[in-house]
Amino acid sequence: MTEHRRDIHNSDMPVLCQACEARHHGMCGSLTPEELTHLNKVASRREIKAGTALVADSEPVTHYSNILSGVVKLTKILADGRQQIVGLQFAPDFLGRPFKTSSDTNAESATTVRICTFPRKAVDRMIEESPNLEHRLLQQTLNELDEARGWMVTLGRKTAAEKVASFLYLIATHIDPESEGADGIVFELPLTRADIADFLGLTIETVSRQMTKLRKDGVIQIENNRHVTVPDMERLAHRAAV
Amino acid sequence: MTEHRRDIHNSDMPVLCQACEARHHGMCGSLTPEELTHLNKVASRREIKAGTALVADSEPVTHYSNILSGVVKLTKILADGRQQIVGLQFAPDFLGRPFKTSSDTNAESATTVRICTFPRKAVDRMIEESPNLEHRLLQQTLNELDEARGWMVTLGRKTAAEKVASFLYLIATHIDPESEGADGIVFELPLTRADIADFLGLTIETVSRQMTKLRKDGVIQIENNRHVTVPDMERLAHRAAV
DNA sequence: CTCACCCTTTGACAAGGATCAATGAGCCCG
DNA sequence: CGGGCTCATTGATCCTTGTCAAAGGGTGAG
Repeated sequence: MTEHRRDIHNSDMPVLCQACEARHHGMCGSLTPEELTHLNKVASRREIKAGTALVADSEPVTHYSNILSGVVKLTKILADGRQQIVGLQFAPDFLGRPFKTSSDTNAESATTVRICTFPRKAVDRMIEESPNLEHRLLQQTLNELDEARGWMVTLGRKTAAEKVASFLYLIATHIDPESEGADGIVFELPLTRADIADFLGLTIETVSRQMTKLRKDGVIQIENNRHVTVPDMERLAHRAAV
Repeated sequence: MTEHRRDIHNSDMPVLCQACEARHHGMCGSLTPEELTHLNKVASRREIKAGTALVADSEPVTHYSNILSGVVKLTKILADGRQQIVGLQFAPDFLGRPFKTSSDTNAESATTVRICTFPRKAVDRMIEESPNLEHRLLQQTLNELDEARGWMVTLGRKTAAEKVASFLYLIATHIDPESEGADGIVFELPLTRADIADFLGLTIETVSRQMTKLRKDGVIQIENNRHVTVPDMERLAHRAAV
């Protein structure tokens, strides 16, 4: 956190932005109070339930969004129906592909998701005028590229057991944990077994078997399919071959 | 190509840049004649033979480069030695990771490579001062992210046969072909079988077998291991499940 | 010319993960 | 309360790909 953010009086900015994560660590942190006010006028906040398409393959992209809470999965699909999740996005990530009106990637809410949406045009114009915003987008894009490349190692070179451990490790380090303490870290899995399989390039049966194995070995505990406890992150990391 | 580039008199710019691909389609196309002249003063052009490390894992990055010709592979390696190629870069791609001094990615020349190298600091300063340059970098980074995500589908969901066909298709569409005509497209493979295996998450034996199969099926012809002819790109694309 | 080395191909076999199939657990709705 | 969902687990078997081993072809050095 060596970054210098303008010191903004709360009174200068829209009320809804004051507590917003996107303003602190996301895209909006690079905006002036004026820009923020302007953007807020055309923004709308929405809550979306799990399994809803946010950006559909090959449809023109009319909006960008900031994720306020929840998890969004980016997927690609082959002609014969094989599917691959190519990225997971968490709050306060920016959702959208600047400079291209169509995308061959789908975006779908994996959990209940709250987003703050803007018309594409308003943001495109703002990008042109604000080098700070473009700088922020470049940084986020570079980080996403790093993550994508890191995941390529998992997909190409890890075993099924390592893949599942890697996935759990990824979630544990990206989601706000329900609780965190000496007895480990607890969180709710944002993805179904089918989603996990599509993220790891496996089948749901293999995912299930590997989860069972991690559970039996005491690396994780699972309740109700989704509720996961990791007593020892180091141990999980080791299983993930990180 | 709807992009508006400044109309530059050749006399205004360094001689060496006049015919350079990076100026036409690469990073340097976003620079003013003054910036180009300035950058040229601190730049040095080099020819590097195949198998040389350009950026070593966890070493501080002191230079950025433009690739003038040849192919560079970006690799990641697990603790036990398993390796994965996470990207291939062709002329006139920009090589380097702005805003981070160290990277856990290696860059190595796959073929003989000619590069134009600049000290990191000079470029970092120029990025700060030139929104055009940053804009260009954002565009390239977004494209690389798209490509990385596209490749994730190949790694996660395609069969060995489809992976090898996908690789050949990728090379055929990214490299300047030796010849191109009614009888197909001819090029030199920039990677060894071991590299191809590391790119596809396979073993060299599997790569070899799948190449043999494509050859026997008449989808490609191979001479001297490296010299490839693709008589019908459509047919190759079909095998790649694109 | 011949040896040594590297890269590649090919074969035989083993194994990791996919496929097919059945069962179980939770949940909504009548 | 029971039936019909969806999602997850578990088992049996199959097959694609990895592993181990041997040999071929090209190239450079002596």
